Amino acid sequence: MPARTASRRRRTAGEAKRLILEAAEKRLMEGGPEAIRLQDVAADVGVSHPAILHHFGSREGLMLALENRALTRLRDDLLGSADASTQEVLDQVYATLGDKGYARLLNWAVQRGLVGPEGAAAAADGSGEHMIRDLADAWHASRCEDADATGLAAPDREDTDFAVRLAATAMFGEALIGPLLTRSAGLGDDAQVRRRFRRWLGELLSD
Amino acid sequence: MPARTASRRRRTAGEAKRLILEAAEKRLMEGGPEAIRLQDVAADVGVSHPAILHHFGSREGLMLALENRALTRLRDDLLGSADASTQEVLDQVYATLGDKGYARLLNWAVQRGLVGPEGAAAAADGSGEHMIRDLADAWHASRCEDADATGLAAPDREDTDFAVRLAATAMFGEALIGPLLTRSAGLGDDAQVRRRFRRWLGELLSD
DNA sequence: GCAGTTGCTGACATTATTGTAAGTAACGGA
DNA sequence: TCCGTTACTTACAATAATGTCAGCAACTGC
Repeated sequence: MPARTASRRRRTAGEAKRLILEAAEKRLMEGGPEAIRLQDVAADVGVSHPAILHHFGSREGLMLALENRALTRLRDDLLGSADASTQEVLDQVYATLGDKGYARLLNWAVQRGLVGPEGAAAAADGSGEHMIRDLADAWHASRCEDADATGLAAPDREDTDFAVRLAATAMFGEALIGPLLTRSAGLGDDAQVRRRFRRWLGELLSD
Repeated sequence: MPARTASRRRRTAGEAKRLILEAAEKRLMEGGPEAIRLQDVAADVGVSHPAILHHFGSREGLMLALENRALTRLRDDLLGSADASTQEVLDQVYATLGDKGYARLLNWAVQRGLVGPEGAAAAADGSGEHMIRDLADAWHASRCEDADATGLAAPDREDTDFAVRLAATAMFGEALIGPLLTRSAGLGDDAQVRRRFRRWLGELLSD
């Protein structure tokens, strides 16, 4: 029996979903999947927990929507810097993966299996399926141009593929265990070490 | 009232703990922390779930013991190959992190915060605290020798540090999102791509 | 103003999971 | 062979999480 006659907020379905997903994403990035409890997420948004079930059907439905959203945003963030210099791309990828916490999100999605070898199409719309290839294509073209202009031999395609792969794995690893490595190497933590490392890697990748 | 007069197995405390930790570790590597449920782990071992509480006090106690064990074993595995060639070290690190599933374990431990910037000493006995530095020391010495023998200039210390860091992050990233990258790059999955990549990285790191 | 749609709530049902208590049986030492 | 210790069990308590249901209220079109 609700004595509550006070005003009751009503959002559009889309708006409500967005708010819920944002709150859930924040919790996921900070505390892992275990931190996504319907009660808590609902409290963050300021609704009751059945409201989430109303919009997403079940907790698993929320997780799926979350995964879609995360992968879509990750793709958009990464492809937004496709035509920059090597160094800029590294910094951008690192910023996206590290600072924004997407590395954890990506890792979570991968381990859930939906982005793995078989289930890639299950999440998002599949348009990001060959994201890495697109990146490699763009970069390879740029490298070939550079080589042409300076009269050097054109780089091997596999070399570019592997360079992209190295950048991706390294920035991903940096985001997840960077601080641990700095500490374990006995260096003064700081973002400085990591920035110098990115510079160093950028030069290395530019051969 | 137990009608069960059948034989009742009794292990030593150490043996029981070991079995429980092994089962929990397996679950952790395959399904993440959520997959560690006392009932399930107990069933794997063939005991009742209060037996786990008897040995570890609480679920959190089990998690802590698990973390200690994982970090200790990881350290032992990695340091076992400290004096091999660059290529061998890469393969070994990759095998440990990837095939044995320690990347997930390490990532889990890091995200729990006990291995992070502040709490490193909380897990294990701290003897692995400067593991990366030890590795870098050994490798730097080896590089200096090589340079000496071939008459080249001695490599910069920071260069070695960063090379170690690159190997660590890259192999860690490979273990976690390697299959995704292969697929997203449009390459035929297989361990072959990854092995060639490791070869390529090995040569790159040997300058 | 009226009615239908639907975002949303409160109370409840269900179930899963950790933790407790008391007792049993296996082993080791005397 | 008895005795103490302790690994381990069954039964139960307590809590916390997801999910269900009936109804309310905010907006829409008429």
